[in-house]
Formats: sequence, C-alpha cells, structure tokens
Amino acid sequence: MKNKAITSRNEDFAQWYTDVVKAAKLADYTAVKGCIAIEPNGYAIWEKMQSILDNKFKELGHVNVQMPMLIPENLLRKEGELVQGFAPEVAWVTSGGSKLLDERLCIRPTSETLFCDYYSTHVKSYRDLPMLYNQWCNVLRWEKETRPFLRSREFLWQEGHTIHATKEEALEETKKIMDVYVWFHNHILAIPSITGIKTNKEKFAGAEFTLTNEALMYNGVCLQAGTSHYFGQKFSKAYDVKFSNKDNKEEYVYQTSWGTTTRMIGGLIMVHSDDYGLVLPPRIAPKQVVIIPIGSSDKVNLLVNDYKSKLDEAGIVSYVDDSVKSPGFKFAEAEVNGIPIRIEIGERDLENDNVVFVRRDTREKIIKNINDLDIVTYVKELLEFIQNDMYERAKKRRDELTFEAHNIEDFKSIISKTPGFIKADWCGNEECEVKLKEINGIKSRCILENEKCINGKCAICGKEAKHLVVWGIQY
RNA sequence: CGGGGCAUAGUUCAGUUGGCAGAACACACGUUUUGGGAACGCGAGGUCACAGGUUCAAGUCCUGUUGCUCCGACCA
Repeated sequence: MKNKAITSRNEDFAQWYTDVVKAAKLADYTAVKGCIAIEPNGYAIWEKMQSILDNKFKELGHVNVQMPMLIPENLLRKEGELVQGFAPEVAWVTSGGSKLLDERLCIRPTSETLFCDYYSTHVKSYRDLPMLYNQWCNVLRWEKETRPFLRSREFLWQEGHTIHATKEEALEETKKIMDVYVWFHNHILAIPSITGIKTNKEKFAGAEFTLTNEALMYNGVCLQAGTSHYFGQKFSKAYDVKFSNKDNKEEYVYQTSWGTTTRMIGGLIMVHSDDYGLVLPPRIAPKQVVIIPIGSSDKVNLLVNDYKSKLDEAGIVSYVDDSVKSPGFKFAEAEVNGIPIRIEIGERDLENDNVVFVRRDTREKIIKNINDLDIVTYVKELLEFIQNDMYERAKKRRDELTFEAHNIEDFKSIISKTPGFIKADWCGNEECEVKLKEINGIKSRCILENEKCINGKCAICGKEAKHLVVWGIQY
C-alpha cells in the first residue's frame, strides 16, 4: 500500500520531494526561513558522507582546519570577481553587543578570502608547499527561494582550499579532487553523473576554470553535485600570497578550491526514492538492515539474536525493531526510512524453516531456507547487488533522458516533455548562452572536452561550433 | 524583489446567518492483540498568528502588521 503521507512522484514531483523529506524524518522547517533542522535520520546520512569523503581527502594528504564564520568587509572586497558573484546573497553583521561596528562583518558564503588571508602570513618558502587544507562547516547565502537540502540559506559543506608551488601541481589537484567526487557519486551514492568544465558564464566567481560533476534527477532536472576550481594566481595576487622559490625568487602561489554539500542528500532522494518513501543505496545507508521479529516466541528471539550478532561481527549495520508497534507498522516505517534490506522473522515461516528478506529498492520478497543460509554472506551479496542494481537503474534513466539538439526548436520540444541532459554544439559565444536561457530557462551544464561536436554547427546561432556542451534545467 | 495561497490542539483540517472551541491522526493510561501503518475503553491537550476596530456578543465582519508556503527572476 502506498504511503498516505506521500504525494505520488508522477503527480507532483516538488510536493513528493517535500513529503519524502518529512515522512522519512530527514529534515523539517524551523522558525528561521530557509534554515532547516536536519533531523537524526538526515544527519546520519551526512555523517556517513562526511566520513567517506574525509577518509579519501586524508588519504590524499589533506588536513582539516576551521576558519572564522565572519569575514571583515575589506577582506571580502579584495578580489573583485568573487565579491561581484557573492555580494547579492551575503548577510552582514553590523553590531556587536550594543555597539555598532566600525567595519561590518559578512557571514561566510564561502571561505576563499579567509584561507588566502591565513596563507599570506604562513607561507614563506617552497618548502612549506603544498598546503592542503579542508574545512567542514556551515555557510550562509541569502537565497530568495529555498527548499530543504536543495537550496537552504544555511547549508553544511566541505570546502577544500589548497596552495601549490607550481601550476602543474595545482592543475593536478583540481583534477584529482574531481576524480574523488566522481567516484563518490558513482560508487557510493549510485548516482551516475557527467563531468566537464563550466563555461565562463557559469564558472565560480574568480576561478580560471571550474570542473563540475552534474547529476540528473528522476524528473529530468540537473543538479550540480561537486565542483573543483582552479584559481591559478588570481587570488594569490589579490591577497598577496607569496613564497620564495628554489631560485630564491618571490612567486605567487597557485591555488585550488573544491566543495560538496548537504544538497547531495536531496540528490539521493530525487534520483532513487519512490512513492513509498526514501530509498538509499546500501553504501550510504546509515542503517543497512532491519530485523523485524513477528510475535515473540523463543524460537523467533533465538534466530533474531543469532542473526543480529553475526551481522554485527561482520560490520554490517543492522538493528532489531522490537518496539511494541504492529508488524505492519514496522514494515511501513522501515520502508519510508529507506532501510535497504528488511528481514522478517515470524513463527509462520519458521515452521517451514523459512525466513523472508525484502529489498527496499524493488520491494521484492525473497524467501530463503534457514538451513541453506549463511546469513552474513547472503546479506553482503544482497547489499552489493542492490547497490549495483540501483546504479544501473539510475544510469538507464539518465540515458533515456539524454538528448541531442541541433537547433532551438529541438530544445523547445525536448523541454516540453521531461527534460534531461541535452547535448548540443556551441560556438563558444556567451550571447548564445544568454539567448537560450531567455527563451526557455535552459543553462549550460558543462563542456564535454573529450567528445566531438555533433555536426560542427552551434545549435543556437548556426555558426561554427567549438565545443560539445551539455545543457539543462537546473535546481 | 514581483504574483498567488495559507494562518484554529503536536499534525492535517472542519467550524453554517456573528451566539458554549470541534474531528481525525498523533500522544498518555488500561485490556486484548501482533504476517502490510491493530481493536475497544479512558484521558490530557487551545492567547483561534499579532494589533486595532464594529457589535450586547468576533475564530467568523472591517483595517493594518507579521510569519509560512507555492510560482517566477538570483543561486551549491
């Protein structure tokens, strides 16, 4: 039976999304507009994302730090493009206690400026480089329209800021991190994505270029999932971050920054979940298995405890739902919360030495004979299978929603249905980007550097094309 | 910042011509239950968003304010 609290996905996608967030108790609205309360179920997903990424960053030599939440106005204004990019959406602190401040402080929308300021006094020699810093923190951007996880004013993220002695090293870092994001999205979140470079119009304010990983939601809307920026010496010149190189010559550092956010929780929902609630890929699910005893005979309890302790030992995260609720309630709750595997153990099946497994993603019931079953091996295999199956399904959906456009009419007809990734040739001229956006709100997602143009003609103006670009409607 | 909608119990809402503040779900307690959101009984829960006005009488009518939400433009 469909969950009564959840609007059907095909009926109203936006409402369905909000309903899943609330029904699965991931987050809720608060007294502050645009700032959500991330509830235990939602925060557990974020913690798992953090731990996986954090380990990866550390393997690559990064260390964590914490910078202030407030940025003095003059510091923010040193790099012109960054200020222009973020000025419309920063919040200001203008007084402390009862005293008006001489210089107002901005609440960080991103921390390039603070890292640069720090680096400027802490780098002396090429021997100090590279400095590979990352911070997990919250930032604030005064968005006008807000939605839980996808666009909140305050959000949690990770921002890496690195400085290097050479251009080559910084370029390599930019790419290396993008590889981490791609791996994370594909392998952990089971979200197939495309990777490319942002156009000048869409790149990060102040960056020389931005690498981006773009995901496609079930409804065909694009989501920018992770970005990695190469700054060259732009910021180091603005903030005077210099070092002495091997020839004892003063030189500006080469810099990168990169980040991913709690928005990906929203992405997980919009790629995988359904009308019954949340669906999580096993590798990111905070709880992978739920065991639901039905009735409470000794025989039932014995098997429940046996399975639970074996799963614990194998490092599979499971829990037993032995609350006083009815079995039906527990099934429904496990379902709405997206627990990948449900094990039902009741008297009726035990009579035939059977035990029931239910996959959350497909809701398929699998009956196994207890005597032929090695619980740990089976659950491990099933988790692995679900992970891959979910990825393949998401990939199929993405491929179905990947189109080619040869002219503006093509764009129009594609987005009149379910949109998606729209591949089209582009002349490289910003005017064409602007024109397309004005006509139907389509923006460039990224340039596919390694793919050839379709027919060599810009789909918007018809002139000679320079790049194959993926276009789409974005969150 | 423009355009809609909403505001009454924890939640979703009903509340007639202005006349005792209501239901369902959730919650507490009790009993019986337990294979897809259990049944019955009993109970607690309210500054009707805020301010002002009309009236013998306002949740209801009038004026203003605030908050939330949806749709656009801005954006991870």
